[in-house]
Amino acid sequence: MVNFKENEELSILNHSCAHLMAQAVKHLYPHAKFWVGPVVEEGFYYDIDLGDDVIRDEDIAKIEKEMKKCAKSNKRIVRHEISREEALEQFKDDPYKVDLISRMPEGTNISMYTQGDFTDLCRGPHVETTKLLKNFKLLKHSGAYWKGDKNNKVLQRIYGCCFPTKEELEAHLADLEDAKQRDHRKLGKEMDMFMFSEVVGAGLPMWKPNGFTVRRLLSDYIMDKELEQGYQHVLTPSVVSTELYKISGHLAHYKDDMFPIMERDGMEYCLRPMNCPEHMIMYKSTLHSYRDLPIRIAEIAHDFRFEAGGALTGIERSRSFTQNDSHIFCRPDQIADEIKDVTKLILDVYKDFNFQQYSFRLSLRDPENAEKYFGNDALWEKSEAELREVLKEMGVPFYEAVGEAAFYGPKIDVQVRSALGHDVTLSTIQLDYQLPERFELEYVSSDNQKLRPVVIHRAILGSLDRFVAFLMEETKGSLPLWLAPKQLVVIPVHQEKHYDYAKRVMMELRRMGMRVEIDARNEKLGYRVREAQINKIPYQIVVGDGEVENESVTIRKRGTRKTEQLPLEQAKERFAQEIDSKALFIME
RNA sequence: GCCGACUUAGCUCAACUGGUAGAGCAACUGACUUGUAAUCAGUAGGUUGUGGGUUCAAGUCCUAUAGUCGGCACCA
Repeated sequence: MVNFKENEELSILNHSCAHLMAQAVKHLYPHAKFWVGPVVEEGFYYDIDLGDDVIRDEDIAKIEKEMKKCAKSNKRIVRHEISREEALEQFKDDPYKVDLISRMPEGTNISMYTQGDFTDLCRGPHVETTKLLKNFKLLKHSGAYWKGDKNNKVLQRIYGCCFPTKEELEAHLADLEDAKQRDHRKLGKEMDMFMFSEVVGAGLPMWKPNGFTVRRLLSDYIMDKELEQGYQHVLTPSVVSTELYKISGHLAHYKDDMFPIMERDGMEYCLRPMNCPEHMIMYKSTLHSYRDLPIRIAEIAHDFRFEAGGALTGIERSRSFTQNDSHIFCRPDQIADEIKDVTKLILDVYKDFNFQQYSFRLSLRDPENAEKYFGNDALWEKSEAELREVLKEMGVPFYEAVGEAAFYGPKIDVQVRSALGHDVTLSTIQLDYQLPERFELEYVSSDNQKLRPVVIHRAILGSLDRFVAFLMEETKGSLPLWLAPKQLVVIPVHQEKHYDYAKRVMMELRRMGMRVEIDARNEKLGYRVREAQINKIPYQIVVGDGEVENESVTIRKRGTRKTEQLPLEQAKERFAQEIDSKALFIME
């Protein structure tokens, strides 16, 4: 997918196109006032105050038409400069411009760009003439809070993109269309993985047999990996007393994002939004020696968060989800090693799934908003430095993001991009000095002192829900053999004559743990093969006279037209090996 | 939650400016008895998301509500 922001030529072109759009909007809405029109990864947008007017779907076509007209007029785009004071005077009736100009240092000149009857404040640079802005498309529009603050006025935002040639534009639009085909919500329906129901409630996924199978396999997979690393798995309840979250401080922070509190016999309960506090309580239930640390408590934990309606996105963001969670209780001197091990585990898992596109983000607090965070400045600086140091030492490339920390500590997040371009967190490592303090956790040191451990929160697969969503999108629904909900279908050429043998093949494969079905429907062979292919079943086995005679099977891989006949025993070995190796089964 | 849009059969979609719903696939029944991406014929299936309203007449207009979609905000 094109990244407009990182390509200089496209960046200039798109920025100019944003101005062209603004010009067109000004023609159609003379009272329009403009905020900013930057180039972003997916193209450009402009935030516009239209007073009481709003942009509706049908207006987009009108604006596009006006843009074509403006482009055609072939006006030169001319730069000129005026002083800050002149600019303030000239734009004194435009609060948005005044806001922008006042934030420029005093004494600086302000650059302006003019094309025909339209002038806008801008740093530039721009293309020479509007004629070069022919191959554009307005993609979407929405409301957007001024300066991103929900207490501010909602401006009208219009997104678009522009290319030097028609061919490039069309190719890009085709790419966008392609991404829609990979949307996990579409694939989830086609693959019969999960469902939602208005009657059950928004954002509450129900996992169907296929989806549950994948989840089960993923849980087993990650728990096995964790066992190798010395984790211990536990199970704690999804309904707990709110007392826990009063102690942890989550209630004060996130009450509105939780399901409503329940009351019974004078006690308050809630559906847990996360399971950290329970793990704290579990740690606290025994006395720990410094020798016992680190203690790694892990849980495949079902949690509930009342996500805002507009945030719900299939199983990428839902109100009921299952975390691959763990809390590592360690001594301060063990932090670096533990974080390294978790990072290695993440990289190891990504390698198993062949994830290529991800980036590590060091999520820091926003010092401007210090009141949002627990703990003092020194502790924050220390823990941020600790995480940064580990990443540097390991040579893992990362970027830093201010304001992305949790309220109790900084994080290392691993970000991926979903099919529709959402930047989401898959894995996370969080360093926490706060919860141990609040829950008064202790361990006994070598000199018999009671000391406070540090907690590292971490999730590798993140939530199983989101992980499955991402996995489906990455594989376009063609899951590797070891994960495919239906691994194989046996198709008897004649549904009666070859049924017994087909059934025997199915039973033998099932006995070795494979998920196999038989398709002996009264349909032509071609029809049944087609259906298996469409359902992305990794292997089809066809058995007819020849196969019955010499105890063989004819196998065909998903996505190929090639067939291969081989002895049943040999086929079994091959499947076993492919499953065992967790081969990625990359196919063309 | 905010701005905009959408919601018609199990699925994917039709139905001009209002004139009481139609197709393909799937399902079911029957015929055919199949060698690697769709055999043929028939049958059944919808108070057009839900509740109000306007109208002689509403899938179509208004309104409320739910869900979904695109962004924004949020994301422990």
